Amino acid sequence: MLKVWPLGQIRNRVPSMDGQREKRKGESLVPLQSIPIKVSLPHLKASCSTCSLYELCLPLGLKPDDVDFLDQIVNSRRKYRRGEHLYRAGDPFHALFVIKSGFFKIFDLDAEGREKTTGFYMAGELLGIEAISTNRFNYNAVALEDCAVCEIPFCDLEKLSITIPALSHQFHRLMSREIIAEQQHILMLGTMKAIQRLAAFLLNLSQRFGARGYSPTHFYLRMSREEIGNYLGLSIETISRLLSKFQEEGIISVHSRDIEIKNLAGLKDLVANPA
Amino acid sequence: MLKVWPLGQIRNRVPSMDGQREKRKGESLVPLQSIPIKVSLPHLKASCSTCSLYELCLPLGLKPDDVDFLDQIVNSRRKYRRGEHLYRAGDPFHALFVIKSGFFKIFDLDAEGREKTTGFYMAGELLGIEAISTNRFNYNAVALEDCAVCEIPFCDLEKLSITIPALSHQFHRLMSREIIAEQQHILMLGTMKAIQRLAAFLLNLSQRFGARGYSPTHFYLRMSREEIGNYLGLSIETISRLLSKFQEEGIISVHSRDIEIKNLAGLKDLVANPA
DNA sequence: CGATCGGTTGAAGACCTTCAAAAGCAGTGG
DNA sequence: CCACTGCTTTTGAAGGTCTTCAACCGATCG
Repeated sequence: MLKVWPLGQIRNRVPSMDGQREKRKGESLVPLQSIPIKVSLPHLKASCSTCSLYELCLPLGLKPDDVDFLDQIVNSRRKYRRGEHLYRAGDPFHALFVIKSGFFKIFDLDAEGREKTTGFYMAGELLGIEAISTNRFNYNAVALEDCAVCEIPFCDLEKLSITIPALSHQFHRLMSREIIAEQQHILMLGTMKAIQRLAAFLLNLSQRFGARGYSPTHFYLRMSREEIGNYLGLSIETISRLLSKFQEEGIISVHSRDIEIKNLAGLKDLVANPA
Repeated sequence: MLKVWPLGQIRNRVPSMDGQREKRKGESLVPLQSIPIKVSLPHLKASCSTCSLYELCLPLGLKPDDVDFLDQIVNSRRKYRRGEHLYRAGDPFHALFVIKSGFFKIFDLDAEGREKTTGFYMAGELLGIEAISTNRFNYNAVALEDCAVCEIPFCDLEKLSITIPALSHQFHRLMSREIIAEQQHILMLGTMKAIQRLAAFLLNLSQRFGARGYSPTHFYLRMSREEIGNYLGLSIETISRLLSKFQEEGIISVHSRDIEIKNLAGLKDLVANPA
């Protein structure tokens, strides 16, 4: 039921973010700054070949020379501050985006202007593919913390794919991965009770943080309770109550948006047996 | 909130199926035989160039010569009888499938063996793309009526895409279209009440039948109440009750799996204002 | 300081599910 | 032709899950 990351572990593990999240009295609970991932040095030059997200991203399977060609079409200098839009529904589509660091949410706005969060995306994940068929973005993407993003002009990507079959193949794999993730979201919304959904959601985050070299048991939620509820098809109160319940049962420890999973097996068991 | 078909209408409209669905006393309510669509003659030879699904499918945007190349890799002779599996979860992935005629459901089996329907697919729709990233099918596909299917070996498609950029582009559009459809399913499951979901489901079928030249207001449900409920995240009883309610209100007329939409605007209004 | 925002907690109630029973329809065999 | 069986669908009643409404807390900010 969880988002699958069938790719291997990241080659160059980065330090766990745990140290950054020690709770200090009076600490401002503003979301983390974009967490530097290995190559995010101040004088950063676009370079897929040295990017630690290599195995989660488009260059996987490419020969070094081909990665250089990819580098030439990627504009990786874009930064977005918390709250900034990466794109809005209706914007013309020119480029795909890969998150280099940070956290985005994707949401729809209904006729009454209510937000409906359909996804959360983190480093190495591809944004905007749903716009290919319509030539416009269909949803909104907003940074939940300061983010660095690689922009990949889509027509360049298609052209380059012609000369680099491995790039084409990896792009197809990434789109396919997105479809699997969405089908699992559908299964979650269609079959699971509130307890299972929230447990599955935490496990999904855990796995994705783990796959990026961060602690899978101790992380900071970039999204509000409202956004979680929205994403899981539940009310904000239900999310709050369940987090409290999980804490009472000793499965997690919650301090505002700081989450520590104390009993990973117990959390997995909740998905299977909501009791 | 509905599945979008941003492509144009089918060029060669085919006769409405209404005539076939006149309710006669004692009529067997076995699902319709695969409905012949223009070129489905007995001595059918694989030919994308003469297929009426042209604009819904991979050949869209290709030059005639390129369509011929596509024809050469497509095996379009495959037939599936009602209840037959097109593929099963875990099967190795070699080819994508496009439905030529008929109706498939996609479902997952949970640990206890319960089915969970995640999608219904009809003519012109692409099946199996979620398997690209894992090299195995992740779900099961079963024919809900007798079906004809085009099989497209995936490595051939990737190879051909290199020489035909328009084919590559159209393939990307189809994958993107699938992602949009799934995001709309997510929105439906995450935000809508039972009434809205069923109304949206009927409207979605209506639109898809309409886009294929069939009557958008009078069609035959290929799936059971259980499969509908499963797909919409609702119980079979709720589906039954709501269909009865819609009929009482004069919005639709239901006879077993035969559905006539009497008030399309009313149905749309139910999605917006579940009342 | 008061206002606001995000989060927590309690109580009431809506919505949908589950349980249960019966009806409708199809297929089989006497 | 009818009785019997099995399956799907319908309908009613009871019950559970989750939402909504409301109050409150703590932190932040002008």
